[in-house]
Amino acid sequence: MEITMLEPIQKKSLSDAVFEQLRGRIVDGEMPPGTKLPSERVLCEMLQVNRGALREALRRLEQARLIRCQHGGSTRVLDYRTSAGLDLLSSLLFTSTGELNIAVARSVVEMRSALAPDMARLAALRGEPATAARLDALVESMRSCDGELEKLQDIAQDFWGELAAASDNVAYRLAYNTLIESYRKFSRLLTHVMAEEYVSLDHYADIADAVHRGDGEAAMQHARSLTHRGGEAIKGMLDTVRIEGQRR
Amino acid sequence: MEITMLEPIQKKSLSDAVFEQLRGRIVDGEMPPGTKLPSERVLCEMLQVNRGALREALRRLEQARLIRCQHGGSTRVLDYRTSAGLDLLSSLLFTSTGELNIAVARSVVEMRSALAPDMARLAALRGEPATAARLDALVESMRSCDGELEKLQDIAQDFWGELAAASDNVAYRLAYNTLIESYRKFSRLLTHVMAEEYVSLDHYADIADAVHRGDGEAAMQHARSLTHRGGEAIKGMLDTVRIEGQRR
DNA sequence: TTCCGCAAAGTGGTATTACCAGTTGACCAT
DNA sequence: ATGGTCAACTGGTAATACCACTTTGCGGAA
Repeated sequence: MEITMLEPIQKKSLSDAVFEQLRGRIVDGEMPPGTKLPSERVLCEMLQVNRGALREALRRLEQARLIRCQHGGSTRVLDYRTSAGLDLLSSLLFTSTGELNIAVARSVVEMRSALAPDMARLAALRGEPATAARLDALVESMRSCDGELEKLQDIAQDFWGELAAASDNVAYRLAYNTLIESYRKFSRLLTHVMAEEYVSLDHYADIADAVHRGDGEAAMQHARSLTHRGGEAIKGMLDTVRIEGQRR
Repeated sequence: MEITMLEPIQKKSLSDAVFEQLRGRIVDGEMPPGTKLPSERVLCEMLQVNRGALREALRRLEQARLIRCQHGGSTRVLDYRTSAGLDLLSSLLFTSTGELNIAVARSVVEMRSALAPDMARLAALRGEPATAARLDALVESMRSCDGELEKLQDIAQDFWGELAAASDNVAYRLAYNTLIESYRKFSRLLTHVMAEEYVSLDHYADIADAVHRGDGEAAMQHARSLTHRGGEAIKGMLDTVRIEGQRR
């Protein structure tokens, strides 16, 4: 029997639950921008939690720029589209009913396609020899996967992570963290669709080779063709899902 | 006398102060990844604040993935390079001594150059006529600035914001919010350097025109040449600043 | 009537205290 | 070596009081 798939159970605190519920109401548009939240005392009563837990959640909502609190005044809902940061992305992926938000998933894929080529370019220009060696090792382990698409997916993500780290660009590294957090949530749905991208192992090898040579333009071009191919396949798939969803 | 430059004073709460101090210690490497924080009771004593304020700050640090708290266990510092999201970017811009972090600023500029062309492309493909009209209006007001570089800067930012909104890509919109928040903090230092980009108003007009025509490739190309030009100028400037800084 | 100023009510911010719940590690029995 | 127990941590929840600030609206002065 296989027991390696066991996952640690996730226990959420009260402030987590409050945060998630309020965040959901806001991003779902149930509480449009400008809405005045009830006072903290009233919210405590409604949510049946103590004020400390509620305030911890409010501070987090404020940091995510979903609300704005004013001492003595009222707490208002902001327009997350114009104020929130990229970190909010992963919480937009699924609707309140638990369905994948296709438009958001497409956004993630598009942004990956926009960033990856430049990450590869900078990695080639600034990466150290050890970087190229690690990329080679990853390509090698991809080659030894043969057929196990999920394994390939995981290694491919590590490959891009290595490029992000080697790009010596902290914005790319942080954006990669945010994107991959979202990407992981729906990438399994696309395992077969991505086959086209993952199977073209030579392209990964080409990128690694370009990093070896310090050839930024070549690394960028190979990364572009790689993400372009996979990106189009994914978007086609997402459109299919969307159409099927509408038929219900 | 000029009084338009007055800015509202920012009043920070206790939890804000605690959050900023701990965040600074972490990103400065003063508390490296894996460091075990003192217990909440001890931290309260050290910081001279009540536990509620401290815990509000800890929740925010946890959300930013700078620390991880465990009920009953200890609170540990994470490696923000591999766990934090893009929202952390703006707090990395300045060192604890208040100096601009050149590498971070360069990262911001590079990411803008990577995203802007695709934002323009998608805006052309998906934008509505009203979008192109607003872009035209912005170009018009840029033309009427003649010479006032700071005004040009502000309008240029609005121009990119309009493209981000029109791209119909929520990841781009959120990333734009995050990037612009960082960018504003040091863009004034580059007002003159950016002159080259801002003065080439025709390029902005070209983008607007491409959006009118729905020509994604043209919009992307014009955006690329625009950000490339400004980006190189900025990076040259930043290198200069860095060298001067080393001479001190 | 109109306007100003001030007090009351309501809001978020801070503080204290107590207790609940989960983790750790030492010790002991098996 | 293994597993259980217990004491001493840790973070999580709770209730309460008060402070600081904003808003409201009443009442008096112009």
